[in-house]
Amino acid sequence: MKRHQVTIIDIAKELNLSKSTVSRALTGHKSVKPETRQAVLELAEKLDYQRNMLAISLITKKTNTIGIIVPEFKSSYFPTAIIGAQEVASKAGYTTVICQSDERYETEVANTRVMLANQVDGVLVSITKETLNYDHLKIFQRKGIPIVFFNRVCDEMEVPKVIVDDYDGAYRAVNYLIESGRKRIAHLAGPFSLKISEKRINGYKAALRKHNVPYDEELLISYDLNIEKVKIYVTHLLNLDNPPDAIFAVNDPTAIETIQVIRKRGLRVPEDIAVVGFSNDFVSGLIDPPLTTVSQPVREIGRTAAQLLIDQINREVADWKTIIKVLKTELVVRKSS
Amino acid sequence: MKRHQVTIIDIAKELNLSKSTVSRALTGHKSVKPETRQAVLELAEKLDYQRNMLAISLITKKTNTIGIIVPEFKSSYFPTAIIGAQEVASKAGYTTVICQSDERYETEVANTRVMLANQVDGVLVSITKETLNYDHLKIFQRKGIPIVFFNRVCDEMEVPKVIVDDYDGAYRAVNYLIESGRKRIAHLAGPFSLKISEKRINGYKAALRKHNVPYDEELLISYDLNIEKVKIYVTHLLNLDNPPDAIFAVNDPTAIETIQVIRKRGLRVPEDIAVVGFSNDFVSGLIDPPLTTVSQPVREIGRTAAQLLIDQINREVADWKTIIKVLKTELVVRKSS
DNA sequence: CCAATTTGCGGGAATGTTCCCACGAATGGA
DNA sequence: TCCATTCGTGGGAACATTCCCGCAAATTGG
Repeated sequence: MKRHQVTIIDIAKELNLSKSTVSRALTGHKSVKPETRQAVLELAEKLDYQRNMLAISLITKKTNTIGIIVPEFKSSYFPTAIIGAQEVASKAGYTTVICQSDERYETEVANTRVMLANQVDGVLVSITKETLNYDHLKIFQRKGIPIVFFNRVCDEMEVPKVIVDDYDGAYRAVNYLIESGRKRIAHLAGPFSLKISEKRINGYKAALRKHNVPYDEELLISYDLNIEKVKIYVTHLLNLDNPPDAIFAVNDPTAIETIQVIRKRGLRVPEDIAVVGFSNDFVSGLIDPPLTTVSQPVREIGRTAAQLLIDQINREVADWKTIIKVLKTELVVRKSS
Repeated sequence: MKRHQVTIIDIAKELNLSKSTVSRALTGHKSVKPETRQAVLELAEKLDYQRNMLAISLITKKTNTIGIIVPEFKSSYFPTAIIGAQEVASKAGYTTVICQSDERYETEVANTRVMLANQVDGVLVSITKETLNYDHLKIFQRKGIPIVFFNRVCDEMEVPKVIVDDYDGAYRAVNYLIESGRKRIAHLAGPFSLKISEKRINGYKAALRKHNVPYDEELLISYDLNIEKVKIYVTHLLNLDNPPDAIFAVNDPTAIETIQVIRKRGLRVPEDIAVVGFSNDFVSGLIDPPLTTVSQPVREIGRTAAQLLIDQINREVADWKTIIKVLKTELVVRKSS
């Protein structure tokens, strides 16, 4: 048991220098004689010196840490986005503190407190489906801590956002279904509280309009993303007098569950009913039948959001308030349609 | 723009007290008059005072942060384990710093440096499939930073470990296959570098032995978990003169991919070939056919590991060196067998 | 050769908190 | 009434580092 972290003072004493000089040598300041710097560097290496970030952060008021708050870890979506974000963050010298809110507002509020306690230099946020009040997030703004939303954004805050073109993705999916001969297309949508649900619904409606397919509100169901409920809604759709011949689901897990329900009813996918998802989760290509879905550049979303955040931290962007990055989606046609 | 974090000195001045007293009042020390404490607490609340953890950590040499290093985020396994770990960590007042090493040794080494720079109080580690040298992890031991392994453990380090009974899980899976009439059971195993592969292989062999089924080394294939290669190996198995009638896969993604390959060959699962996986990933019940698999208490693994780590940090365990928690698995029989 | 600039380094304050020591007042027992 | 204890508080060091200021020596220019 030794436990005396070696400090710059230890190095200074050993070399008969002052801590100031050692500090300068280590941080690469110019005004220090090359030989001196060399000696310091060598001794630091030899003593296995580790700079104490706590002390540095205390002075500089920068922790080189960014926080990431995501609603869940169940699908591969957020883990993938996080990988992307970490990629650019670590390249820029930042570590990440990750919190998941379990789709609960209360947990999200608690998570913001964790971020404040950790004095993060900025936060990446994707809100829960429950979040309707944004006071806890506005605290960051008040404290001057940069914030960037991705995927699940908050429209009433003027901060950068990274999203995909949900409208366009939905439009193209539905358009494709119509062009491949489907006549009655249902949409199992997400909750209205989420902007992405709304946009996908609008894309769905627009595609119908384009082809003069009348919009039947019986075929639009908005639900709370609780996967267990899919069974109820799909069963309901199948029991309609005039049931759909295609279902466009708000995300892949919903689509996968939809397929199961359809099959349990003895119907075939895609022969009787086509199913299309959204997001292209890791597993969507592996299931049977492989799922037709709208693919998002998830990792890229994480990367973009992190880059935006770091630029903001470094004050490299002028009018960041208005920045909204909209990434492109891509329709991946597989066997389920 | 104000940017002067309110400190205990601000509170002290306002109330004509010394910072010492304010500090005592806030930390709940007994020797401070109730009225004084009350006044401090109220003003702190009013000024939205936030204690500066950096300064505290600098003195106490505790950051109340634990690090988690996992090899990947692709399957639902590690995200789930992390949720479990965070659960108990946050309850104990710890925040978590998460790193994923992308199954690469180099990244894992870099991640350990991140942990050291962050002065974590302890680390939870699951190694990559490439990791053969453990020097970077032994640094933690040398510095007196507690470490707990889970899932992918390092046998040559004497630290607590949390694993499932891989041997038993594999044994029961194969035993079940034999008892349901399968005669030639192949095992698509993980790399020998991972202890879990070895144990599952041993369980596989033991089950064969018990039923006097001769072990045919043609039917045991160890691969590097690169999912693209599954196709090669399964095709190879199917092309054997005496092909298997069941395949026990080292994990669920492998099993799922195996099913796809079998079907592309025009064979049926489970009629022609049964397939069993390991881990019971989130999607395994959703695919077609639903996968028979050995389920692990993943979240519980995370919880247990975190608890073990925190106990160790708090010196609440005496002989932690020898602690190895072995959690039980459970065979989940579905339609793929 | 002297003044002016540059070079290299040391001293000390500052960052926000905890913790030890001490000090005065109040309270207690004898 | 006097000494001893307790109570509530203040002062200051410590934690590891940065950064500003200043100072001496060395170098430069005329």
